[in-house]
Amino acid sequence: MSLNTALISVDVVAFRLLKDKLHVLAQKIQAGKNDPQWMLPAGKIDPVKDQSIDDTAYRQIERLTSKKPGYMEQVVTLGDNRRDSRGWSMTVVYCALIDNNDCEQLAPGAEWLTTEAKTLNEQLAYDHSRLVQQALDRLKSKIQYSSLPVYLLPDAFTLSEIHGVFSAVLDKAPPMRSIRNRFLQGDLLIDTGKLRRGSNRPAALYKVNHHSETWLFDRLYSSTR
Amino acid sequence: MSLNTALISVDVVAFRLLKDKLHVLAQKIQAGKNDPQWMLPAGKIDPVKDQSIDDTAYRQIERLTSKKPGYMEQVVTLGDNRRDSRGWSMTVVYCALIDNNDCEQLAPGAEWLTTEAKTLNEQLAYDHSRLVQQALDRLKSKIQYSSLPVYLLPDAFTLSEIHGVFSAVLDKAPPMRSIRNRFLQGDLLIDTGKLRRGSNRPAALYKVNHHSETWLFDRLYSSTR
DNA sequence: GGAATAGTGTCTTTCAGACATTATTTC
DNA sequence: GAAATAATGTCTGAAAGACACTATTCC
Repeated sequence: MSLNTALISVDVVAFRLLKDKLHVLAQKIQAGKNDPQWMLPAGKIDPVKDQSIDDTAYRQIERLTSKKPGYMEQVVTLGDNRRDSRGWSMTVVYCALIDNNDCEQLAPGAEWLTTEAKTLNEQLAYDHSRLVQQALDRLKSKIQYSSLPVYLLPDAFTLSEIHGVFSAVLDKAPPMRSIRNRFLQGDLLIDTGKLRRGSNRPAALYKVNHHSETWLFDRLYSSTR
Repeated sequence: MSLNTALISVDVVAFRLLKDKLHVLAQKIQAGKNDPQWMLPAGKIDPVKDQSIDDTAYRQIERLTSKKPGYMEQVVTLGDNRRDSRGWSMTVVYCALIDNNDCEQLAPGAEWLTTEAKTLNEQLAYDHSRLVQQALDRLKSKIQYSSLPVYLLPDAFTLSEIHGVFSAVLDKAPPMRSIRNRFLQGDLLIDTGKLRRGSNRPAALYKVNHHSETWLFDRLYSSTR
């Protein structure tokens, strides 16, 4: 068997917050069974449509949702002769973050699965729960020294919502004092001047300064380890 | 054209220190020309020999040198329809670090090229100088918050030699005080009790505590940015 | 006023960095 | 003793974290 017959796919782990919980985009696999099985958005490179592997990844997301990821990065490329019974196979795994505005159109069969359910393992086919784990590990790590949290929030958000992202992803969060100091430094955020009102003191609404790219800080939070 | 005809290779950027300068492992391309051309250790996955892509990468290094990398990680997977005139092609790029003990047997045609030469661009064929740049970017970044420097040193080394690794890789280095404090904390290093002598006060020789895995610190050096 | 959440003040801790000082070797 | 490099002492600064305190809204 030569390498050219290898099966190469691009698999995307797209994260989104729904009801303060982290979810993953998945697609129902048609089957006659009762328990539905799910798979990540995945597919092959289309040499005609895709100029690069990133294009392939974007295309997989587009197939399932009208939303575009505000952030996407390659996590790893896996390849071995065990993942697929037909022989050697390869997967380029991406991690994508999708903002939390409303206005989403899901394709038929597409759904956001909560990452919290212990059943996620059984819900996902192939080795896809392992891919989710790897993307999640990356997210958990990178969230601690970058501006990634903002990509999971709506266009305008409060500092408390950043705190909420940490809670959803890590199950714990740094103190608000530290989040404030970090995210209000530099040109990272812009104060919209608007307020979010509730039955309490209103919170300032910020938006991302798209002038400045994904921000990398030079320290980790240590309270979240 | 279908994806199965894509050309997939595994390319390794292996770094090593020689005479206090950073070098990259390369292989001479046979050609009738005068100026020799070089390429990175690269090759295709062998479905029989390789259980995983990592195996393929290790095999490329073994072809050129008797030394095994003390550290290796995937950098990125590149794929597009521009790199190779024959159409879509894909490369999984690895970064490897090789210790600085002596005892090396190089295969015929293999050589360590200095990364400092401005001619490296012209010496390397295909898009390999771009791959070196990406691996080097990763190394420059990760060196600042991890124990990676020790993988470029011999089995026993002094703290000054760690300083030297920073100079070789970044062209600048954090103060010795900071290096000492960082690398002598925890179980990272073991004092061998031996000394390196010169025409001055001898320096303590340390070795890596292989009990502890690659160490990740929670701060960057900022003097080196 | 009370409940609730937003936001500030300030002190402590940790670690990088600056820089002076001391230590140990060879010559 | 001089030169050279190794190692320590100690102070400063930046940012995280703890925690008390104040602010602003709705009811």
